[in-house]
Amino acid sequence: MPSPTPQKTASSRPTLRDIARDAGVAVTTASVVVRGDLSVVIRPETRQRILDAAQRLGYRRNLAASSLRSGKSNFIGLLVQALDVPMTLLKLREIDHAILARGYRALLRNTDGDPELEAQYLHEFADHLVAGLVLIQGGSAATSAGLVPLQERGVPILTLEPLPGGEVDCITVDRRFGAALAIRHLLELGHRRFVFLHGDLRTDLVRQRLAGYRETLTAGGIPVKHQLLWPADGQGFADGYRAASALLANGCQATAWFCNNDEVAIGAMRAIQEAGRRIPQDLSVVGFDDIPVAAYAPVPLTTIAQPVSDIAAATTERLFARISGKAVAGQPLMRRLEPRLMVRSSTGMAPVPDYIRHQTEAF
Amino acid sequence: MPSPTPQKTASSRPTLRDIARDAGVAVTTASVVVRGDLSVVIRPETRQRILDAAQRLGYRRNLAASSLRSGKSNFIGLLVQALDVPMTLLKLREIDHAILARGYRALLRNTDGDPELEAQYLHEFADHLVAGLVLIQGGSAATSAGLVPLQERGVPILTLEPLPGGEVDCITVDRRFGAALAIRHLLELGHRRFVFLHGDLRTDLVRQRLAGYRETLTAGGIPVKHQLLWPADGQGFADGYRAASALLANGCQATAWFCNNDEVAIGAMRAIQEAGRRIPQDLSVVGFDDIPVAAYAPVPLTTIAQPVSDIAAATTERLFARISGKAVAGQPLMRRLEPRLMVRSSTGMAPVPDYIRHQTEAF
DNA sequence: GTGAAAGCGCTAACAC
DNA sequence: GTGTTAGCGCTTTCAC
Repeated sequence: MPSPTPQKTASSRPTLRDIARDAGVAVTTASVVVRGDLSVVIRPETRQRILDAAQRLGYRRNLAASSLRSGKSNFIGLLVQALDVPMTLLKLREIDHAILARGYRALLRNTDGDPELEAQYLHEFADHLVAGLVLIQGGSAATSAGLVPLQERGVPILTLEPLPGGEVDCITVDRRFGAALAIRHLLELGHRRFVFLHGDLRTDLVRQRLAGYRETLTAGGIPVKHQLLWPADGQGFADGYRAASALLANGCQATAWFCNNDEVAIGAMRAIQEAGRRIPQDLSVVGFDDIPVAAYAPVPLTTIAQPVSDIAAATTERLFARISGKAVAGQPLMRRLEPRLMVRSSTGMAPVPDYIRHQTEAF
Repeated sequence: MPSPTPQKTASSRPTLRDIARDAGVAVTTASVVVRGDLSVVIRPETRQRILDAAQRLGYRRNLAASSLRSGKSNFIGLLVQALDVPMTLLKLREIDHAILARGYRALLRNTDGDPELEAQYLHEFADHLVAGLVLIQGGSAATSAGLVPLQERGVPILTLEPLPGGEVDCITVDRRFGAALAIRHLLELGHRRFVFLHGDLRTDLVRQRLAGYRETLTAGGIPVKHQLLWPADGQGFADGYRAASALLANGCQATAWFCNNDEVAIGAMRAIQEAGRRIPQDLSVVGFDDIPVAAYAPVPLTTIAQPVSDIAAATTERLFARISGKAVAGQPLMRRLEPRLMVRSSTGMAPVPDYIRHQTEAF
């Protein structure tokens, strides 16, 4: 196939130089336009000529060359410890959209809970010259050590769960307030005997909820012996099921169940129903998070809804402020956004205790 | 802080040259070792010296420079159309592990069903010099057009669902065989009246299942009028619920329900139970996929289990064979791996029809 | 606004 | 195995 124009072999892709030559401008100018650098003023007609040439020749920027020269990429690192957690997916999705809208791209890494892999991925984020990093599910003490190389490079880091020992901006949900919302709701329904199906008490996430649970109950005049605690091994449906089964087998008298998250609550509800108790006539259950299936559980679940959109918006806003150097921030940020109570069908009036019902029948 | 060694400003990270100098070898050798290139024989002690130097100086390969020079990256593009589908997450996870084990890294992109975004991402995969691409959820006719630039660059592409009009290797599940497994199971339980809660009949995925449904029923002597079809609008829990509710409201007599996937089946089971029918005493339900919640539905679901591990293994094996140039493949590959029947509690013996029960009572 | 020129760090080609 | 060299395509600096 003879080439009509005197070009060098058309085998490889066009470069910036080809565009510049075609548009009759300097490479510099072409670079500025192609990059969308608005700090340099370019005559609109010139800009258009360059864009046309790029379009016509099918130009695509060589990202490797760009990164090599500039020392930056348009990646935002996104680290998760388990991808199949519904709440994680919700946050991930919103953050991904926001990143995309700003012209950046997500680089997602899932450690599946492996600390060595986490350390490796953190190194690789630096290798990829990420412009920022978001820890979707927080991390451990080991995590914050792994962040140091990135911090030294000046990469803005944000976490969505408090990070032990990390000097890192954190935008999260106010779990203490959320627990208070849940408990207040149950108190208003007349409940007097409570149980909290909690998660790992060593984590800040769970302790926050515990604080809200305790203080709201105490303020509501509930004696501590009716503020039961019961552990769920993990955070999945099966864990809630097992924990609730064990709790019922122990003859628990609580009528108000507050669960660490929606998965546990849904698992617990199944155990409760299998034990022949009715929800919400005999027992009320409240979850935490408001994941999509919560509305679709066999009994639609009353829960504490995380403000996912607000969290994602605040996260990306802060992140890009730091990327563009606006927020230099002496002190790491800590914001706890308020969740909302979402009332569905799993909560109802406290059942009338037997001795009162007998009185009533006596009338 | 005075520097004891006569180096140039220690501000920036060490380069290959620094490593080579420190180890007393040529940059070439250092490059070979650092890259793990096994095609060049290096004396073990030399190799160790280089690795030690790299370790000591905290060397990290500059990926941008490497990609620019070599024209390749170690990225494998992974494209999904909806990230929050349980089956997608399962496959994604296994493939991610396999990619990692081979020294490559995933570059995940979620289009959320937006065709323009899909086209953009496909271009960007090329920009990132991906070594391969996996379409986790298949794609549309528009998708295959977007693949052309990648195909021209010789990037191996694999899809996990048949791609309309695409000349692309496909490794998927044999849905026709799966449907046959489900129906055979129901026939053996004595069922004579069937309904298939199907998805979009324009897709190959659904037509495969339909074929298996039809032919197995016909071979089993079931008249076509007892081979009902009923559409579910989508593929989620709510779609199954709505479809089943409507079906029951229409007075459907089928006792054997075959559902397009597990989400639809679980939604349908809820509608069935709300209508006062018992599973499996009155109705049997079979799903498709075997997602984690299937075992954990209110009635544990009998379903057709996709061989996820096999699919992921076959996918990566084929992909890396093509990357290393082993499989040049004239013809696109099409493999349909066999699913397995997973019997749980949602299927049981067909209920005895009233007229037979009356006869029995007469004895 | 333009044009020339340097060079980011690496890989690959080559002669030794 | 070594050492030299060229250059991937881009961004940036600087003089104009």
